[in-house]
Amino acid sequence: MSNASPLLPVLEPEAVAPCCPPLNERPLTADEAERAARMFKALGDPVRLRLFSLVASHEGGEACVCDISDVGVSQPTVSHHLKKLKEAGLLTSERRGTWVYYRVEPSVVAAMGQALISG
Amino acid sequence: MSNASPLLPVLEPEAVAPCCPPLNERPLTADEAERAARMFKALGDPVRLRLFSLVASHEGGEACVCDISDVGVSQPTVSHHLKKLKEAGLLTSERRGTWVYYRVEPSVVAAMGQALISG
DNA sequence: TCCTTGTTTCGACGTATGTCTATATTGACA
DNA sequence: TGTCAATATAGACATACGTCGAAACAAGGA
Repeated sequence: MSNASPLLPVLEPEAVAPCCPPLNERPLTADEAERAARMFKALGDPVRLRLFSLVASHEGGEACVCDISDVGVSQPTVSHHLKKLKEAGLLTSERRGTWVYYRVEPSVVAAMGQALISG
Repeated sequence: MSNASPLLPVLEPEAVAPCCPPLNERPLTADEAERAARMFKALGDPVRLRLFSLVASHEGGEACVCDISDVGVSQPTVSHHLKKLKEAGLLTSERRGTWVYYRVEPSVVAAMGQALISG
């Protein structure tokens, strides 16, 4: 991560197009595909998709890890998947005291949806 | 698959919701997640995403395998990925003479998009 | 300070996946 | 029928991935 000065905010390409252009607009470049595939891949696991849906549908738009249970895998595995979703830019996390809360990144998710809807 | 009589058409859940309910409506069940994740997973590979985008953006909404080149992998690998996209319900294929044409399944793709947009 | 609870990291293991080359299949056309 | 071009399948291989139990880390309370 570069030490960006707050005095010179730079709009990075990722910020403008968190996902990709509409998939039916033109063939994706290799780079675009690489970046977008990372996001789709994150939702491409049943457990992760359940976790994501669980957070997205939880009241307040966020869920504590402690709210999550009964997805059928061990707690370390839950943590591992949450990390993956975070790395993909779909979730953010924040520690508040003892608990860690996850919430969805609406703009990124919406961009993924747009890429498909237009397609 | 049950031998459904054409006289008694049954609307199967899959037909109604090719993908899944909006991800923020309620936590997905294990079955829903399993089915939906299969679709997202199909788009979770850079090469497959490029292939999909290539077909989706091609004129007439369809592309011959012969139109596909320069995705950086061998011809058998292209064929393998197209098969995966087909198995996921995102593409259909039809042989016309020597060539095989692939086209996107709009309803399925739109349903995936909706699941995200509402989310 | 020590304990307890919540969460993440580590290391290992089996399976799934993407890729290739070689081969088979399909259809058009001499 | 035989040959050629387009596509698919088979088999092999390396790597990625999901999972677990054990251990580490973080934060609050006795």
